[in-house]
Formats: sequence, structure tokens, C-alpha cells
Amino acid sequence: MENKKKILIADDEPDILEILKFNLEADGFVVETAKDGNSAIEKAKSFLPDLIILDIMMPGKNGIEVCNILRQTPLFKNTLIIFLTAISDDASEVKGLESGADDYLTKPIRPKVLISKVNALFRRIPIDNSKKIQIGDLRIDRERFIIVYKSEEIILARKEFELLALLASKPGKVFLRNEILNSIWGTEVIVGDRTIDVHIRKIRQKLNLDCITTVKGVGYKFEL
Amino acid sequence: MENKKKILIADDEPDILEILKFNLEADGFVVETAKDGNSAIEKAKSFLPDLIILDIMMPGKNGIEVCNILRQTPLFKNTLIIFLTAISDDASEVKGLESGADDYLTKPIRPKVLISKVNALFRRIPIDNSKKIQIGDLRIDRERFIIVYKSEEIILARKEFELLALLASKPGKVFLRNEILNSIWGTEVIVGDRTIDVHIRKIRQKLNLDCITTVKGVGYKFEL
DNA sequence: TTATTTTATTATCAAATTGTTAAGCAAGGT
DNA sequence: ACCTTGCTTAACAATTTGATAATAAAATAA
Repeated sequence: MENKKKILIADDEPDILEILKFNLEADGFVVETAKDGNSAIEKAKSFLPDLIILDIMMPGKNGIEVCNILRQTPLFKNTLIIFLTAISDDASEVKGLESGADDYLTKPIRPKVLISKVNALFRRIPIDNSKKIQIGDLRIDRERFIIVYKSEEIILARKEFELLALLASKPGKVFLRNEILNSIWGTEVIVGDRTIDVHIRKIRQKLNLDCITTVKGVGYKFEL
Repeated sequence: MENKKKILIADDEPDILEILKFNLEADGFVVETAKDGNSAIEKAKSFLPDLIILDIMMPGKNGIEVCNILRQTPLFKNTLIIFLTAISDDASEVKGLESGADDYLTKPIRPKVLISKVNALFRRIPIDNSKKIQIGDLRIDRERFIIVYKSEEIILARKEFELLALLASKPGKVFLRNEILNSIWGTEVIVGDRTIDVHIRKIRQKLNLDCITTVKGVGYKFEL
């Protein structure tokens, strides 16, 4: 099950980023980092993490502002958010939690404790990524039937969606025309060969991305 | 709001119990207390709290033992548990979280922070039978068959209500027409396809809100 | 190079799907 | 019995989708 949870860390201190990244990766998480508030939001949109660890004091937007912005975005309504900070006065802790965060940790960082907390949260909030495919900046969500490329939603018709999802399910693999026909149209229905081409063309057009390669005489493959 | 959340506090220091009880009750929770591990388990069984706050050092069974026992009981598999303690070394904190707790607070107690944490946890876990759904400004109360949008009550017929509640139970997820038919009409009854559309239309009309999206050839999804 | 095969592109049309409205029925209340 | 309400359906409009044919372009083989 290639279903590792994704964590985004935003902090302006490189040391902290490194320590956290190292420890979380050692525990089997996929980690990305950002070094200020604005890039955290950008990264979040492209990376779509399951959990975001936000330092409160950062250049640009501070952690609480970032949290508020994220919580207003439907995509991040349910994303877990943990604040991380040196400030440990009650008022700001309360403020942080009330802005929609799920937990609040104070520095100095104790990696083991952080990991326990992260696991405790994931234990509670089961996140199902099984119907999601992500390749680079392209995300395919079978459950929601949406395709997002660099935080921009692309609308595909059903057959187009299924075709892209099929190809993207195994990036690099060449799908024979027969395989494609069987997977998407089944063995009952019979359609002409040009039909596939036309759908491929529409996907290429809508994605406006050079990601589907033709292997002449064989089939097509997806590769970013 | 009939549905006050119930909290059980277990600690051997009467002062702590009193402070916590006072603050939590002031915030609208129903609180019971226990003064050692064994009575905590007893109280839990009769009181059936939504959240248990456990001191680690207690006579009889300590907090971690209590937590382990509770977690082995199906009844308390999903009950929220917060540890409370004067010990703040990493190892015991990790141990506490790994024994199945959801959070770990160190003394001295800061009531405001505690309450924020409690609320953050309840925000995540829809304890009461998931009878209530809240998405943005839209509230759906399955128990009372009431829909409220921005403090304005909207009256839906039963089928409309069930349909909306179904879609809203997993915002973003596309429900296939078949899924919808099975969930709301069951496998026995067979109704025409237009029936769903008509109900969808009525919901859209009554809510006057662009929240139900058609995914042609697939189904419908709710998204605010 | 030329011929042949395979794929790309485009426009078009038929089929499938959904939206909308009105009307019929059944159940419950007055 | 009458009225109201909710559910379903029929009928039609509007829209979207998918498949194909026709033609161009590209790759491959002879």
C-alpha cells in the first residue's frame, strides 16, 4: 500500500525544518517544507498534505493567518494543522486553537513527542488516500471526480477522466490499445480505433500538458 | 442545545478536580469526577462520557493503566482521552500517547488552554452519533430533521432531507445515482431516474445555494 | 523516395444524460 | 369530503457526451 501520509512543515528556521523532516521521514511520512507563510499556502495547494505543521512566527504571513486562510479553503477544511512556536503564553495558544488548529506544540521541539502527537491525530482522523493519485503537480481524485493541476481544476468528461486515470494509475507503463478498450469500454461494446485517439487528444488539449506519449504501433503511456 | 458533551475527570487531588469541573461546566459541559483509577473505570461505565481527562499518578490504577483498560473495551474505543500530569518527561508523554490517548497536558493546569484543547478535539470528532452535520454556515440535524442556513431554518421534505444529508455526509464525494438509490430508496423499491433529479432540483431551489454539483454521467456531489 | 501504416485533428451528428415543468396519486390532517 | 403535502412520473427542453467519418500529418517499411 503506497499510501504514506503527507506532511507539510512551514518554519523560517532551516535547522528546525531539517530536524523535523528527518524525524518524520524516518517514521514513514512524506515531507515537504516551506520557509514562510505565503509559500506554505502555495505548497499546500500543490502538495495537498494530510497534515500541516505551522510555525507561528514567520516572515510574510504568520502561522495563524495562514491557518485562517487555509480553513476558509474547502480543500483544507479537514486538513490537520498543528502549530509550533516558541511563544507559550496561554492567550496565543488559545488563539491558535480557536483559529481552527488541531494542536499546539511549544519549542524546543521534542521529535519523539511530535511524532506521537502526529500519530495520535492520524489515529483519530482516518484519511483515505486510496482513491487519489498524485503525480508531480497533477492530482486525480476518483472520489471527487476532479483533476487538479497546480491548484487549477480541470474538468474532464467521464470517458476522458477514466482514460486519464487509467494511464496515470501506472505512470510509465505503456497501455496497449486493447488494454484500454477492455478497461474502459469492456469487452461487450465495440468502438472504432479512432475513438481512443480522439479522447487522448481532448485530454491533451484540456490539460495543456505534455504528459501522454504515443508509442506508435503499441499504445499510450502517461509520464510527467 | 440538549446535547451537552459529557466529560469525566479523574484525579486524586480534590483541588484540581474542583478547578477543572468549575471551568468545564462554565463552558457548557456536563462533568463528573473520580478520585482514583478504579472508580474512574466504574464511573466511565455508568456515565458514558464523551471525553475522559486522566491524571497519570493516581492511587489504585494509574492513568496509563486506566487508558489501556478503557481502550480494550469496545464501548470506549472511540472515547476521547486526555492525560494530565505533573511529569513532563518525553518518554512518559510518548508512552501516554501511544497507549491510545488523544492528548497530553502538563500541570500546572491552564483552564483556558484546556478548554481550547477540548473544543479542538470535539470539533474533529462528531461524538453524538454523527446526527449533526455542519458545513460552513449550513447545519443539518438528522435527529430533528432540521436544516439551518445562516440561522435561517429551511424546511425540506423527508426525501429531500435524506438526499441532502447523504450528499453532505461526505462533502466533495461524488455519489453515483446507484449509491443514492440504494441509500435512500433501498434495493427493493425501484423509482425512475428523473426522481432523483427532481429532488435535487427542489433542494437547490429551497436552499437557494449553489452547493450541489452535477457530474454528468456519474452522479452528484455536495460542496459548499 | 515512395508507399504503407498508424496516429492526429477536425467537424459533425446521434445518443445519452440531465433540467424543468406540470400533473397524478396517495397519505394524513381538518 | 376537502384540502394540503410529499413523492413519483411523464413529457419535453436543454445540454453534454461520445463515436465516427473525413482528412491531414507523421512515422515506418519497402
